[in-house]
Amino acid sequence: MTAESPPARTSGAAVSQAVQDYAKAIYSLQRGAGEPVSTSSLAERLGVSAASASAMVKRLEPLGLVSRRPYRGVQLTDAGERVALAVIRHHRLLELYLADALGMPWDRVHAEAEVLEHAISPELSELIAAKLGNPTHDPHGDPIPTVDGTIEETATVPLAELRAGRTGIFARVSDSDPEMLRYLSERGIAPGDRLEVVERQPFDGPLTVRFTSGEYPLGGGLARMMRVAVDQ
Amino acid sequence: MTAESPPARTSGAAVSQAVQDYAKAIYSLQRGAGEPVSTSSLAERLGVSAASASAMVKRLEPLGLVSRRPYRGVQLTDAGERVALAVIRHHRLLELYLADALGMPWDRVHAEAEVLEHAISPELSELIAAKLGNPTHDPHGDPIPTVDGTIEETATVPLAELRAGRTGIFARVSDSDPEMLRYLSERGIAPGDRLEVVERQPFDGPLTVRFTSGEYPLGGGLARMMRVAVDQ
DNA sequence: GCCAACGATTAGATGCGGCTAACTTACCTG
DNA sequence: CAGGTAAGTTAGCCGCATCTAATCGTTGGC
Repeated sequence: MTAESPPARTSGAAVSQAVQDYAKAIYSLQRGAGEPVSTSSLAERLGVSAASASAMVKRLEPLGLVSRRPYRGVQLTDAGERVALAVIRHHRLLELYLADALGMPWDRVHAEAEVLEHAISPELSELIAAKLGNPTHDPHGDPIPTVDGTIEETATVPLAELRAGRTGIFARVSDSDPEMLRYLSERGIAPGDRLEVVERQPFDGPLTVRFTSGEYPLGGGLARMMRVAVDQ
Repeated sequence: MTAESPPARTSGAAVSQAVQDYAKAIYSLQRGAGEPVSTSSLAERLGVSAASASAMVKRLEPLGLVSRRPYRGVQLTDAGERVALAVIRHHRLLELYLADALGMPWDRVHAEAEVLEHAISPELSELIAAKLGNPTHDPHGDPIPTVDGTIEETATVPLAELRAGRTGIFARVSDSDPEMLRYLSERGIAPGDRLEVVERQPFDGPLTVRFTSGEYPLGGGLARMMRVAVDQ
């Protein structure tokens, strides 16, 4: 029954929930390639106006979380990346915990984790990690950053880009579309499954893909969201 | 990775975290007696200035959560009480869950629950309740409101008010003082224990109390925070 | 090589929840 | 019952994170 929880602090600077969300969004937009992130893509990702994103990014700079070149885009600093990875670690541990320990449906854990990731203390986060046996991947196949902020990103390509005959491991899928998650889980398809592209129709047509659980035709939208660690 | 979580809504009105905190604070200050709550006590409880509390209470009124008589105090409406009880339910379920399922030390669960109570969805709250077997009391002995907003308050008196020779059940203890919680748990004293006041020194002096785990001298501060369901 | 179009930024406003300082009200004391 | 004191309220401010509207930079097409 104490007062409002004050914003967490990193190196003396306030790190509000909004700041964490921006760090996370910038991180995932620049993932892999260290490409600067545009204001408009950031705004779209967060569901805010471009003006808001521009203003917020300007506030992030003196906090030492981003480097910014006006009209050219924004990139996370090391400190910014640490903030993003901490939030992502919380998010993915929570997803795993909610699904495994509490039996929450796979397609709802994302929304719940989205809120809780900003609320749990580092201590609770590590209690959860320990309870889960310090996992390295969440239920969507996404790697979980370590406490000290390192993350093992395996090279993956969208399933949609694979030609017929290619094989690999279904590595991960976006966690943000409940519809898609339900569709996949109903068919017994999960990250870690081995797959082979059996056939590929031209003009962004459906792919026929063989999984352990069977052979399915997958539309272009779905195939772009599913990422594969290709053999060799 | 969606935008900020918007404030939850009840009957069309926004119920922000601050609003929830005020509802909870008013509820516990007027607990038992339906006495109106003064601005200053509310401000002190929440750690804000009296001006802030006054302004906030004025905002609560058009939301239909409180009835207010200027200069005379504030009381929760039925709707306000429902908000408070929902938050309290979340809080106490979380305390129990954090301690039982995750092994978080008893003296830290309060602070964690204080933050999480505003973040968990009703759905997660009920998953947790089910996992715990729909408990009726939290680890501090506080009753847990039901989903539909009823709460069983048993009549208790502060241990400090008992004369020598009185017996009863140690019913509950404030959950907000980690120091005290640690002290009690180190001595194996927990809500539910039977106790007898062996001796009472005058002038707010220490009480000697016999518990199942042994006999202890308890100072006035502690004895005022511990509440007892007295026999008969 | 100019300029239109589009993306980015600035300007100015809003709502929330907090603050201090100044002023009212209620009530108690003499 | 007058007046002082303590509690409560109002006034005016701030910072955060958002918005719309207007302006500015960059760049590609002609």
